[in-house]
Amino acid sequence: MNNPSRPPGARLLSVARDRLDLATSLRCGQVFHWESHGEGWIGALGDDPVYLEQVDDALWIAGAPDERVERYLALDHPLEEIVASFPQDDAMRGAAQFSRGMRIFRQPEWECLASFITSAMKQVAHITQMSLALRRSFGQPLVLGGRTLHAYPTPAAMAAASEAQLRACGLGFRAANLLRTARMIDSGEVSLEAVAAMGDDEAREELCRLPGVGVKVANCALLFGFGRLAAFPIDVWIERILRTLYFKGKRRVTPRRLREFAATYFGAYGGYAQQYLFHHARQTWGRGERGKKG
DNA sequence: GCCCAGGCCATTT
DNA sequence: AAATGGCATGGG
Repeated sequence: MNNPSRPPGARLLSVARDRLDLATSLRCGQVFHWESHGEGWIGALGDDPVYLEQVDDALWIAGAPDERVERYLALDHPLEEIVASFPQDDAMRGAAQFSRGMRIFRQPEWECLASFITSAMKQVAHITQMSLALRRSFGQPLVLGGRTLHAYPTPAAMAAASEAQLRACGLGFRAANLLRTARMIDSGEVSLEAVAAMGDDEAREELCRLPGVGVKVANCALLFGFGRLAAFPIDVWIERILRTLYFKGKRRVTPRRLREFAATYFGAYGGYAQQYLFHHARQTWGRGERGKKG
């Protein structure tokens, strides 16, 4: 039957369900601007607007070219091998089964970094609100099937704004940090191209030079934007998970101890393991954003 | 009103 | 190195 929300001329790409769970991947807290649209989703791959809808073992695509979609969704990540590499404990097995098909996307580096600068002390829904507000205020308009969406503002566009304008997007105290970071990127004081060429540790250090970027935000940018699949962001959820599931009853578990454990225990695809644990906990430990099923 | 939210930063132990 | 408090905004 026809789906009225699906733009005319949509193409079909064959992707097995267990190779990709689109909805879970979009809602797991790695990316913050996709909007539910009928049976599918609308978003931007950089400056390329796209409609995506998963039906059984197929993906409907309208807008951006297939190759760009495949790259953004990281369909080349060896998911089976990645999941098989996870440590074999009950918590990890449960998380892996709960979010089967969840992928870590290849987001544009700047968009990813900037979004996580705004993420401090905010719920995922709020981060999305701020992203959409920033896009509408400073981003390039993109048209798809008669509907307008917006690219994420470039560093130059954001650097030209005022702190008050950013605060008007709901950023609060994050506005000053984001503005200063945008100006450092725009001026070339810090180069994301250079960061992309560095090893993980050096890249993390370089990102931490930016205002509003600490180890956690840097790791998110490395994992979700720079494709560093070993990067292991430790936020309040992951810290709770590690303490509860892996350090039960232990005392004086220092941040240093947690970092060392995370780096050695979860392996080369630690970032993937982290995201599976994160999403599983958020969906099953209450709070968060239960009940909103589009 | 009260609580907390994918932290960062400066300051103090 | 580890703890502490301030920082804006919005939703439950």
